[in-house]
Amino acid sequence: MTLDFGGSNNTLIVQGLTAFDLENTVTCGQAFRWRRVGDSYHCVVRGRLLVAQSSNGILQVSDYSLEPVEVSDLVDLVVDYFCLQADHAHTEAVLRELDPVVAEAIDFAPGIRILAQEPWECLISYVISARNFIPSIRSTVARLAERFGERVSNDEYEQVYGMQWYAFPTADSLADASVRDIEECGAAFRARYISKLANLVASGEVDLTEIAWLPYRSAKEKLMSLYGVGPKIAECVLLSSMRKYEAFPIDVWISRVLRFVYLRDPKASLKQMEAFAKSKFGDLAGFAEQYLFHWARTLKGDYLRRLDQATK
DNA sequence: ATCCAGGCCATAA
DNA sequence: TTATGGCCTGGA
Repeated sequence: MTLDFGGSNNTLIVQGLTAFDLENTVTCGQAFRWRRVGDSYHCVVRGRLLVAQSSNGILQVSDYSLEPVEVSDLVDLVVDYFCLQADHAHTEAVLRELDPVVAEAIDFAPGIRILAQEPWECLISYVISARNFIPSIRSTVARLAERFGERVSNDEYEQVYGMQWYAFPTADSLADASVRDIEECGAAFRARYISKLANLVASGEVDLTEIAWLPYRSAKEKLMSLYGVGPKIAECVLLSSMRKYEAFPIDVWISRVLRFVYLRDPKASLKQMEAFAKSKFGDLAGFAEQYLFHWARTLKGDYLRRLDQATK
């Protein structure tokens, strides 16, 4: 696959993309900060404010950060974050071949890339996701950023769009915050988890970059040893920020898909579901999960929820 | 209104 | 090792 890079100043244009859908990728639920503005999507990615739009295999990204960007850095950031160098068309083809249900999910919303998010932001965002729902998660992340993050939007952006953006707060800044402060951003009972994690990371006792280097199994154990991080959140962090594509987060939606569509056993255990996913999808489990999750929640939501109700 | 959600932790068997 | 109850709060 060959990509063409063009653009100037603060703007990058990538051409020749296949199996890439910006909208599906940023709205499928893997990231919590992307915001639609007109026909573009805005987000702070690794401390830089990006405005992205895409159609017909072309992706255009502009940087509106306070600190001006070098075009070569923008290229690196965009390629790495969106995983543009991956042969995702091949991944989709293999998955379609592997299983008809996943094939249906891919047809429903193709071109979902697994974003390479920052481990720290990813960890805290998913801790917030526990026993919560997406609009609230988004709101809490935004409030934490506004209160504890550094401002990143430049004057041009603020004049054009009439709003400001703040970076996701560092571990240091959240370690300085009180549990009460974090609660007030809407984190509620998860605030003590966040506070503890912030202190561990800020002190260097826990190094997420180091964990990311570990192989899947030991990285998962390490993450699960953290207070407030169970199997589901660990898998999410491994998949969304540590490039462990064999990870398969089992949340309520995936659980419904596995129990009612695949296993046809309403009370299949977590272990059974994990074993099934591993044997069925192997190294591509994370990609399958992403497609199935989005499909289950948006297209099959009512149906699956009803089935779940009926078996309780 | 009031009900409950992208889990996790603490107990109990 | 597996099964329950409780948790805060803002959106639906």
